[in-house]
Amino acid sequence: MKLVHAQIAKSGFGQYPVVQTALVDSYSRSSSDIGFARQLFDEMSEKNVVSWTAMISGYTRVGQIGNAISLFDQMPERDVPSWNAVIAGCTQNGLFSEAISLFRKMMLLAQATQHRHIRPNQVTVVCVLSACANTGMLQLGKCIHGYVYRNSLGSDSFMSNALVDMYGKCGSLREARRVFDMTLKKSLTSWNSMINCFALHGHGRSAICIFEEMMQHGEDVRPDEVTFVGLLNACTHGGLVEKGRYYFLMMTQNYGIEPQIEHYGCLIDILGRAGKFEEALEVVRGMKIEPDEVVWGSLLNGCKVHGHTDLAEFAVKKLIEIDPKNGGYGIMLANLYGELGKWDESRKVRKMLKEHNAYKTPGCSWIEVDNEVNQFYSADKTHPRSEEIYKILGALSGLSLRFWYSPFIDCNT
DNA sequence: TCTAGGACCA
Repeated sequence: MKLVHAQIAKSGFGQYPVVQTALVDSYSRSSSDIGFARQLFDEMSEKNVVSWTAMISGYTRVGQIGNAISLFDQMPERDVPSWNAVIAGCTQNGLFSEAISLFRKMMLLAQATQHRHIRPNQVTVVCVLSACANTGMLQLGKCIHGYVYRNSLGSDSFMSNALVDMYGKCGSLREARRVFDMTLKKSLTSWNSMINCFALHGHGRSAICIFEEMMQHGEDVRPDEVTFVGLLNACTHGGLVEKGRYYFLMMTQNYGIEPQIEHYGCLIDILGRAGKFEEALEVVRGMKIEPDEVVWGSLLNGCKVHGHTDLAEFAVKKLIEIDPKNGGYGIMLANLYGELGKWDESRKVRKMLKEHNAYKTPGCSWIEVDNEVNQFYSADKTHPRSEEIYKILGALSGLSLRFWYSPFIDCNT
C-alpha cells in the first residue's frame, strides 16, 4: 500500500480528489491505518460526498462508530450511500435503535424535501430490516415490507432473506415462511435463514423438514457450517437428542466441516438437557478448541435440571476461571454451596468475589444477600443464626437495609 | 473514489 502511495505521489496524480479518496478508502480498510486515513482525509483540499462516505465506512469497519456518526453529522451534503454507510455501520456494531432512528430521519427528509435521490434503496432497507429483527420491531418491519412492495425493491434474494429473518426473529413464522416460499431463487442463506427461524422458536421438526427439502430441491446449494448450527440449534430447542448426534456426525463425516465452538455448544446443550452427562463430558474432552462460557453454561443448565450438583460445581468453577470479574457465576457457586449446606465454601466464594470487586456487578449484591438470608432461613428455621447473618451483611458495604432486613425480621417472628 | 443479509447457553 505504501509503495503504491509513493508511486502515486511521484506521478503527480495524488492531487486529484478521486485519487485522494481512493487512498483514504484503501488506508481506512486496515484498523492500524485508520488514523493515517483520517489525516489524509483532513488534508484533502476538495472533499466530496464520496470522500466523506469512504472515511465514515472506514470508521464503521474498525468499530469506531462514534467517530463515524460524528463525521456524518458534519457532512455538508449526503447521498444514499452515505446514509447507508452510517445506518449499516450502526447495525453492524449492534446500535439497532440508532440505525432505526437514522432511517426515520432519512425517510422524513426524503418526504419533506421530495428529494427522490435520497429515498431509501435496497441496501438501506436490508440494513434496517436487520435492525428491526434484532430489536423485535415487527410493526416497523411490516411497514418497511409495504415500502419494499410499493417501490418494487423486493426482487433480489438479499431482500427476501432480510424479510425472512425479520419476520422469523419477530416471531411471525407464518409470514417468514410465506416470503421464503415466494423467493424464486433460493440461495444457501435463504435456506439457512428459514432453518434458523424455526430453530429459534423451538420448531425442531419444521427446521429439519426445511433442511430435507433443501437437500432434495435446493439448486447448487450445499450445507455449510451455518446450516448445521441451525439444525443443531433446532435439535436443542426441540429436545431431539438422536437427530442432534446424527447431524453432528453428518457435518463432520459427510461434509468434512470442522466443528466450531457453536456446534459443540449446541451438542453439549442437547446432551446436558437430556441428562447424558458422561457423553457430554466426552464431547468436551474431545474438543480441539478451548470450551467457552456457552459450553460450560449449557452444561450447568443441564446439571440444574437434573440436580447433578458435583458437575454443576465443576462447570461453575470453569465459568469463574473464564470470567473471574463476572459476579454472576460466583453467586451461582455460592448458592450451589448453600444448597449443599457447604457454608464454609460458600463464604470462601463470597470472599473471593469481594476481592474481585464482583459485588459491583449490577444486581449481584442484592441477589446474594437475599439468597444468603433465605438459605439460612430455609436451612435452619429454629436458629436463624442472627449474629452470623449480621456479620456477613455488615461486611457488605453500600447495601440498602430494606433489602435484607425485612426477611430477617420475618424469620425472627 | 463510497453503501448490502444469516448462527450457540442462561
